Amino acid sequence: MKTYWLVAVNAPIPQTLTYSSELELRLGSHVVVQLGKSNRNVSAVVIAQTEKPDYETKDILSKQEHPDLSETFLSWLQWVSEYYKHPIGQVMSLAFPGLSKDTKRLSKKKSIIPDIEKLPPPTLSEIQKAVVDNIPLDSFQPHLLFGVTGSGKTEVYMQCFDDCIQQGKQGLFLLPEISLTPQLIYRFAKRFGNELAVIHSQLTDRERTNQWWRIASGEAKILIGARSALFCPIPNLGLIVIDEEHEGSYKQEEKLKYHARDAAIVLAQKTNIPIILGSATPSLETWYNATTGKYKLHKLKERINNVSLPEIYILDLKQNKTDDLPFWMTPVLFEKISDRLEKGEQCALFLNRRGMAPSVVCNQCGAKKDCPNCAVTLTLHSKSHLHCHYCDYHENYKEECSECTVGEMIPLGLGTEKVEEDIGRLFPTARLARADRDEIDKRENMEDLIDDMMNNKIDILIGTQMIAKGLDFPNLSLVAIVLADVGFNIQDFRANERSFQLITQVSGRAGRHQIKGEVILQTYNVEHPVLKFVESASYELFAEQELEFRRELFYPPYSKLACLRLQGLNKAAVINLAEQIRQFLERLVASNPTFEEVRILGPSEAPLSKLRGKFRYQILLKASHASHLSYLIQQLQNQTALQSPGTKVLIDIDPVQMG
DNA sequence: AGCACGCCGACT
DNA sequence: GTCGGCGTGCTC
Repeated sequence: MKTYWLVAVNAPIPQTLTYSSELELRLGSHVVVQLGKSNRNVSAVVIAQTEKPDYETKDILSKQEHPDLSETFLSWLQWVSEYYKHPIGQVMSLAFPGLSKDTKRLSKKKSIIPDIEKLPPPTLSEIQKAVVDNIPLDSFQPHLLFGVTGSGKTEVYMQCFDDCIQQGKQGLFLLPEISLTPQLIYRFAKRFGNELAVIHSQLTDRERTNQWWRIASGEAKILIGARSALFCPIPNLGLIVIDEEHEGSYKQEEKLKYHARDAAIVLAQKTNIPIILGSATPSLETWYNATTGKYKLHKLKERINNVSLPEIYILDLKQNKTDDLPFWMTPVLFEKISDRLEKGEQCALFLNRRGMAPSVVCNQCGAKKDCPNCAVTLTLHSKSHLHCHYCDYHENYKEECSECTVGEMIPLGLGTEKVEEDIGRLFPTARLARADRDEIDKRENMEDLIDDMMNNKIDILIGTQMIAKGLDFPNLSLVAIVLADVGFNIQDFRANERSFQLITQVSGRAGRHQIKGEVILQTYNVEHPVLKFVESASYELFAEQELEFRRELFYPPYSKLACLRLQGLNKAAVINLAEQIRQFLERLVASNPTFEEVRILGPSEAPLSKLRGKFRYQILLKASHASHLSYLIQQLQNQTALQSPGTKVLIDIDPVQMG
């Protein structure tokens, strides 16, 4: 008996296609079909049964070995596709591993999960216990666990997962890739043993496939992973935890531009289970929901073991100049570093910019060195070559100016390499290490560096983003934010929020144990609005003020955003298409009073107006409801006339990186 | 995304 | 003439 099915094929096709079959199929079955005129086999997911259509159909070739997706999960995948405007078959394909099931050959490589004895759970504090008791596992509810670093959030998560397993269910624990360290996995392995599965980007296809089966078969109970783990079908999901929920890396910036936190909340809702968001510096969207009662708010106010928060000193780089110190070092910082070296304690210098200097300028004619492919200046590295940080362009550095041939190209500004060089001169006996993408290219390098810090083989650590998060060194008592202004200058409505979060995170590295921690923050802009909140470590006051700005300017959480990004080699064609799209949207908005509140901003040059040779423009849409944006963009996508060869239109719903 | 189809320029 | 360049459009 032939049956007919709507099938989502793994190809960039917006609709489903109809295939026929004699096989026994169900909704959510993973199958293989032929697509197009040649013998091209692609995987696909069965979404619905249908009537025999009035055109010829092809037969489904075979059913794959994977268990059928549940109706709940299938419906969530469809939501993801519709909400983020991504082809349904490509979304569905993310739910399955790339390889076929292991042929029971035991791998010689060491296993992903450390093979260690389970330890009994630690005793929770009264406050922690109260939080666990206030997170019932029986129905949908988002919870915000708001607590400073070191306040014991992880113990709360683990207890909730434990309770979840006791009820015979499984759990999902998402973290930003960067926090998914071997130490963290080890901690979970001590609690959950081989009931743990792990999925992150460092795994090989084989390893990822094996972990997928352990969860999909129900053998493993807890899946811990980076954002992509959200697409792993968990048959008996009972709890989701999103740690560091404010992290921008939960948003995927290419292909399917989904936000793992937001999509996870929808999954929890459809599955009717609780979801816990954890952060010391919640995103303002989450904070707004927690303070208006949509999410339940749980506060963990104090650090455990009576460890106090570090003291923060804000220093003005304009006023604290000395001729014998580099421009970026105040005498106070010099004193504090000397003091730590004497005491045998460690320092970390944080600067969110790598290289020797972010640009070079001719001292005669003022010419700069720009990347030929991107709208950015080239960064000087090792005083020998100029690099573009956005494409792979590089050239040798010559002191002589290529424009006027008389001037000299002078390095301008500051990067981690320069900091390392200056520190080496000022403290010749100190043992230095630098942690940035030029120095640490592999995971092993980072692990070695962590070991060296732990074993006190490093006195001064200099680094970027890389050292801002998750690290915990008992002997680190001084953290310096060398130039807080990097980040203040970004023109983006979330710039303040990100600065506050980053400074708080970096500060949190200091004095996490017995030694009292101190933080030196240097800036040319001591009046900057976020600094007074940073100084008093008062997230709640910061959030209150920042939310007021957001309300006045109709930005999230008071509005929803979508960004249409246009790029192509022909600048005029890009501008032309952008203008046509704007006019189309304007007419559409004007045609219906429902869209009265919709704002169309631009087209304007993207913050990175040229990238890899492509000119970039963007249109920003603001609306009071996501559904309004969804409708407008759907109409735009249906307009086949609004296309231009060589110009791509990328749709970003709830954009995080406005570039 | 692939892959075929088709409509032009360069070449044996 | 015909080989092949890649712009255009479809996939049940």
